[in-house]
Amino acid sequence: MYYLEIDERKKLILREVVQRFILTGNPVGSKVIAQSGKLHVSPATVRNEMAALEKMGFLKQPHTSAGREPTNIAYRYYVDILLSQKRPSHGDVEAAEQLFAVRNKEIEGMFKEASILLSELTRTAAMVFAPIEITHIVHRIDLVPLDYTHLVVIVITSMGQVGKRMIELDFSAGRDSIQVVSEFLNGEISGTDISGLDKEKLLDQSGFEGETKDLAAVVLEALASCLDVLEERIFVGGTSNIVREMDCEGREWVQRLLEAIEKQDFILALLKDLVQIRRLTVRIGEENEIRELKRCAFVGTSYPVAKGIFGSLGIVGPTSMDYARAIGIVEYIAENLGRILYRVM
Amino acid sequence: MYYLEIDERKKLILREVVQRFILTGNPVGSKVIAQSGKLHVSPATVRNEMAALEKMGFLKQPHTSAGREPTNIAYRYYVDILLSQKRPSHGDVEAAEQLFAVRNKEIEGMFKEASILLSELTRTAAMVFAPIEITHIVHRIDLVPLDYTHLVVIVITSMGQVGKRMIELDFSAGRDSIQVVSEFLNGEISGTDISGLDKEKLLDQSGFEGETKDLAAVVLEALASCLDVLEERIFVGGTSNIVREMDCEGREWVQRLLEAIEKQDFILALLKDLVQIRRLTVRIGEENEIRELKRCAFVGTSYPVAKGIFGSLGIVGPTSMDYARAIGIVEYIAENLGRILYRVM
DNA sequence: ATTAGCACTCGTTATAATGGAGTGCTAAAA
DNA sequence: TTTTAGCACTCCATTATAACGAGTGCTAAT
Repeated sequence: MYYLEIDERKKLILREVVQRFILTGNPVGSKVIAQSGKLHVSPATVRNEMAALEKMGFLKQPHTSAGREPTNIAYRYYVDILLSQKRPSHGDVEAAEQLFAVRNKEIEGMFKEASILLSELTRTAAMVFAPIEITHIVHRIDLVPLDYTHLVVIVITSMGQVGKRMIELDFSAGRDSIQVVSEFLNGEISGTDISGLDKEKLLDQSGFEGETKDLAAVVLEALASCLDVLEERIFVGGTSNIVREMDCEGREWVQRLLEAIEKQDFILALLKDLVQIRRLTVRIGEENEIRELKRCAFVGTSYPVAKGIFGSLGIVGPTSMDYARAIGIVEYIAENLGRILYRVM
Repeated sequence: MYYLEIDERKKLILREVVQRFILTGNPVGSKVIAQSGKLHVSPATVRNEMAALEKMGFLKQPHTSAGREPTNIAYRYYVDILLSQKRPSHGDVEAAEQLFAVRNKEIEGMFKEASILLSELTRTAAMVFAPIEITHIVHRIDLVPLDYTHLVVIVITSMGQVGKRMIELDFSAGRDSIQVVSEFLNGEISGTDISGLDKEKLLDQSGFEGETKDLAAVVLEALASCLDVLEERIFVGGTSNIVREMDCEGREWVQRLLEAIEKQDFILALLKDLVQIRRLTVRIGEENEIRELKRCAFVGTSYPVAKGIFGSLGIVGPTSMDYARAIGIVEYIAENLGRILYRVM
């Protein structure tokens, strides 16, 4: 790191430039810095320092006779070194309380609300990754007949999660055979792990014949795919903020970003990655692996939902976002979401 | 209606203007119309006709010496009268087949996929309203204990729908009392309508005492709110298309529109309204009640999911969208979604 | 009723001029 | 050696002006 070369005065100037640019979005000149009161030197001195900082790669000029704006390296340095860790403001905390005030809420609703809250407080796009335990111990299986050829298979895990699948039979199944199959499956599968299911063996054990056996086979098939439905989910909120905050970038590019968020696959990878890292992570510009995020900054962290199980959440905003505030809010929400969900999800 | 005054040649010209404007987005002049081959008159004649159409309110000029573009009235007329009902193209149909090819899919996934398909084919924002039958006959109730103070209440309706709620007890509940409550509730409530539940009476009937009674009370409370969770849902797809297609409008305005779609309450009202109307509906510009849609066009229709139960779906795009194509696709998707879901949801 | 012809309008593009914010550099002051 | 006042310079942004051309409305001829 070249960070050693930066003396105190340079730090002061750098912080000031970053903060002002975050605030106004305009390049900042030597004059305003000199008159800001933090520093008691003339604009000329500031200019010299700024030129040095530019040479070091921390500042850049949009054109020769404009003020300076921070490079991504500067943001990195700002986040790593200069940031005076801000806890979320009183107002933010108060706003966040609404999430935790409403109890007895549907679990899914918690994630959704967290994503909305996160996006509203930071005015960015927010995403919450809701993990699922990998082993699914079955609590119960339900078969709901709709008519003679359709029924819904429902699996409830011991964690209270629900997988559901509609199946269409190419034969007709009576209520009684459905009942029989249902009872048999509950007897055999309840309390066991659904992923290690030996369908063939189970079918043999059942002693079912004819239509009932066919039915059981179809249902077992559906059970397996219920697992997939029990996949992790992402809750996204505040994507419209991207249009507002990213007005510096081209329309084309904003559209691509929104599209990527909508598709969710990249975002899912990003958030899953975050679960591994398991600490506050700030990725600025090119540091992002996802192409569509290379002009943005990402702030995220993970939160626990059970022993060894973590979810993650984060926001996507402009590289010139208010990192102090964003970090504070992200950590705060993660902390509280974890606290509420832990051993409850 | 003033429609009577429009002779055949005016119709031809109007249609041509609308179609060309939809295609290119640029005002269209008299010359291109005259040379289009549909009409065998000189530009001057076309100009006279266009001046007349402008006076009637069908055309407008962005400025004195530009070509003409259609007013919303023209779009209305185009949709009502001039549209040569286009069935979806072979390519569109083929693309749509993917939705119906994958069977035995989770029901929710059908809606989601329909919204994605709709948005991709039309390159607009698409929304699918998934209705729920109003009466909820309970098929089964499940209580899943997580630890001593938390449990998940799950209600399965006779239609295979699942409502779920996590509750936190301020006392400790043993597995056995949970078992007892569960069995009692299933005995009493299964097969009945959950909305007309008399909690007090039921509690009295139960003969439960102490902790078990408290538990039953809390669970009954949660059951009621499970109904709310079983609310209608909206599936939205392709919102990023709005950024692409609406580039004529201001950023500010695009942002508001996206926000409105994200919030979903207005959209929900719109789609519910559509269920009442129960036929293809095109709303152009000011015809939309929702403020954020007044610069857009909406194309939607309803689809059946059961006898007397309808869902609805639609798209939001620029007023200069390809209505023929949009209508074709919307109807096609609605038709097929209805066919698949009917008596199965 | 149609159309050729023509003057006219007005947005678009190109070019030049002006102002000003901000810089880099130099030389003097501390 | 560090700081700073002074000044020339750069370059964006704004404004002014002109040329262009697509498209119109109107008139008069067909």
